[in-house]
Amino acid sequence: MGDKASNTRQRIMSTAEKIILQKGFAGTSIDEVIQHSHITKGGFFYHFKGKNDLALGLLKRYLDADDVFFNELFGRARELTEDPLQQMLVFLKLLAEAMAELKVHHPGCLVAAFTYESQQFDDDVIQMMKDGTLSWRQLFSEQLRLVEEKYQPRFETDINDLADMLSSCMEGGIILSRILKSPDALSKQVIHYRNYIRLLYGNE
Amino acid sequence: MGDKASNTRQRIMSTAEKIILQKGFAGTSIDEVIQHSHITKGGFFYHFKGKNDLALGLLKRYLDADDVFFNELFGRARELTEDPLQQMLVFLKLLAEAMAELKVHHPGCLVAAFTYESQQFDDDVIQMMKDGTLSWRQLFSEQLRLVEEKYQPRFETDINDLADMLSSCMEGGIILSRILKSPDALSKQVIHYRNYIRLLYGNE
DNA sequence: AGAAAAACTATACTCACGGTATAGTTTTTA
DNA sequence: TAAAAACTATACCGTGAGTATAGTTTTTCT
Repeated sequence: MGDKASNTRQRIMSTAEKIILQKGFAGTSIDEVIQHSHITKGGFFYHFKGKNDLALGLLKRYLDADDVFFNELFGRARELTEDPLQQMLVFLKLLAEAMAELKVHHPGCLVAAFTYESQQFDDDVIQMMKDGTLSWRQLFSEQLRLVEEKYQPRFETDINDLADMLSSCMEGGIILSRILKSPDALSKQVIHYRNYIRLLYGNE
Repeated sequence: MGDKASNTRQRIMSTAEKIILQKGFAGTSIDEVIQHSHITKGGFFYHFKGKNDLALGLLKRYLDADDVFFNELFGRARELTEDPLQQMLVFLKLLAEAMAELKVHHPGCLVAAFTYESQQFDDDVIQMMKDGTLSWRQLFSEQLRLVEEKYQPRFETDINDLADMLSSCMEGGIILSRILKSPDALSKQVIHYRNYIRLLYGNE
């Protein structure tokens, strides 16, 4: 695929993602997407087999970008400190800061958006949502496992559930920030999660 | 409105809610709702002005039921203990138990479902979503304020954000439990929130 | 430079859905 | 038992989603 095609494809996806996060997947018409992408219907179907294929492409792109983003933050955290607990806390602080920098509220999470329309999608989309969620769990729990090698938790804790809690807080925080139109709701949730980690493993 | 009409209205709403939580609002057609409600299109429009009116009715019913549910749990918690912190912890334990009793995953939260389709709705629906979310905050933060009168938090804490965190954990927990098809994910998130409260205010 | 492949445009068609309207029928209530 | 409430049955319209196909421009490769 050449540069031009790739650019067009990206443009279509960016447009579609914005609209979908506001109107839902079923509520977003292909007509609307192509109008705002300055392309014709034929052009759209050159790039995507149909709406489900678009969903698949969007989801893949979203999860890949998310993966890069989280790994970057973890990378910076590991540069800054050697202690696994401090790494986790630095990571969470950086995450909270990044979320606070969004001047408007977070645009939304595609996985969450699709969850409440799951019956619209083929199995491959559903599977990718599941895989993406599990990869978040994997990423966070890896670090938490390192923490547990060195620190004793104040309560007996399932690492996977604790890793999932960060996803929960973010998904919930995004929803709250959108409903309440308060851009800082999300970063405050991350900070609370961070405080929980501090209390659970720290010796303060 | 007589009993029969009320029953029919409730039947339509229950059917609609189930479908909407699976397919999204835009993805749910009135035709499908009336088929599964054993009613005709005329009958539907006798009860609801249109689709937005249905959304409004669903949301109101959902929020009212939620309010009753939470207040019941708080009531029981206050019967069982006098200490505000213990009341909060008992409440959260009862909440976690109730969520664990769902043999399948939680059917879903209408507010969250509508959030990712918010541009589909009239202002009255959006306003009701906001009011509902704020009433949850109100309910939880009231109890947390009582806790703070007696106990010192380990970190400086904004009560409203901490109250919102329970909503976040539940919204996020519902999403996770649906994606991962693991019914117990939600109750585990509530338990983690409870542990956070224990660590934050308890003297253990 | 020119052919082949890629990246599109233009157009048209079908079907489902939301919403409306109207006339008639059954059930409940006063 | 009459009026009001709660429906059924049917038909219609405009919009738009999704699909298909044939033709045209642009890029790429040799």
